[in-house]
Amino acid sequence: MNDILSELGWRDLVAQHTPELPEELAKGPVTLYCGFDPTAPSLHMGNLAQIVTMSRFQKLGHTPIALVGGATGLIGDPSGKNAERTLNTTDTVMEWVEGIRKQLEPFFDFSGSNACIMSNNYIWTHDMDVLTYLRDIGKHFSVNRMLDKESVSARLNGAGISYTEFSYQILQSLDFLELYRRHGCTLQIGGSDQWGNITAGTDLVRRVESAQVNGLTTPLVTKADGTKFGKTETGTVWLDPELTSPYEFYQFWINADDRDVQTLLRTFTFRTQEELAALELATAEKPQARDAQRALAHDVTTLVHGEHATAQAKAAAAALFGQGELRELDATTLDSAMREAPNAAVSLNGNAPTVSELLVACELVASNGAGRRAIAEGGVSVNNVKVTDENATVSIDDFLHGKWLVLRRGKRTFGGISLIK
RNA sequence: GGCAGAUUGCCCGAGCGGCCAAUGGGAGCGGACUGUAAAUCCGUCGCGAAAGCUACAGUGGUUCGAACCCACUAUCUGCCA
Repeated sequence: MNDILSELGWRDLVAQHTPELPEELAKGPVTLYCGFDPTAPSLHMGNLAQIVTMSRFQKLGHTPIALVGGATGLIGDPSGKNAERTLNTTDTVMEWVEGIRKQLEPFFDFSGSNACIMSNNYIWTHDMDVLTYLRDIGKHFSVNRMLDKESVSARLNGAGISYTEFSYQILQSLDFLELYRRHGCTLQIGGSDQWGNITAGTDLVRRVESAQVNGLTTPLVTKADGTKFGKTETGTVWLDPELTSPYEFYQFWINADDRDVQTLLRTFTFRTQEELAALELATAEKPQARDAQRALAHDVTTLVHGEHATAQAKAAAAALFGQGELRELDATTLDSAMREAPNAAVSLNGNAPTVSELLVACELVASNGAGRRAIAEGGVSVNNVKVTDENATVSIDDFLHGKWLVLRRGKRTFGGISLIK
């Protein structure tokens, strides 16, 4: 049962792999890598799937290399893009590299015989001269084969592709070669959109080093309703708590569709097959309890943000979604819950603001008129008490712990108003 | 390059001189129902408490009065070269 392929197999996490991979893994632990390009200030859900996959390898004794793409991030991967990317400045990319490196660290074990290795492909590319690149690396690539890659051919039939992005697969292949030489890395993993880039790398290592190295891709996570995984109405769900708060992050998982929850559990958690079967049964028997979603949200939020932040997110959710218990909530929990929500600060200098004005202040509605309308529709509550009067105002006594006013619009949209003394 | 037509609110799309803040559909939002779901039904959907204000590509004009008529500009689409 400590066989990584059977582990990934039952979790449905293998899209494709090189035919020689099972044989290689049968010989014992390997060193593998996955690249993370700094295309944004933070990692996101797509990256998390790969991080978790790498972590599964490490837990079973393999050595992971987390490669930050300082160089490839400057070039831009054409995979899955139907138009040329806008190049980010070097300064921006370097800043993101650092942030992403820090973000990756907590997921891996840096001790023991199979300690995780952090690397950056900027190291072996930034001072490579053009002639070396063309003679030593470029010579091994057939343009005919490069054109056949899905990521390139899709663009040739569409918006076109620059020489810069066309060269991306060469850089990624070079990474595999360098990691093979430096660390004996013999496996690259990635999302299924990376298959072309990965096989380009295994080809290069075979030509240059006469060595068989392997690739494995995981399926793209898709959702039953057809919308893109990892996005909410407000945008991408990031791993950085500054960009996506732990509360929002927790809510993202809690709101998973019943139809998707098993896939997500298999992909993003370390729960066993037996545990997942039990949760599947629970979903079927009493879907309203949403035990599977709770387990998912708990596990993934803990993995990414830690125990403490998870407890806070849960407490906040329980308080906000619970009925009428807000006054019993302690100040610390309330405080953190409210910081998660859109909030605004007001001062009560004698004038009592109306509820609709406060709704506008924390951007729960677009205009005062919309706020009054929302109240008239019976969709607004203050501290979990429904507001019935369009002209209702609040007073100092309404602020919980003398500090926060909890506004709710509809069933699950919250906002906070803090009091400036 | 020449001729013809189009441009309406988040999207599609009616309106073609006063009764137009502008029919209808979709999306969104709220309510009922529910599981912080799906489906369904109901309501709502420019700003303003209101008077009123701002809007129908832009600018200017005709008119007591324009989304609607005219001119020019911009963009898009057909047809001819």
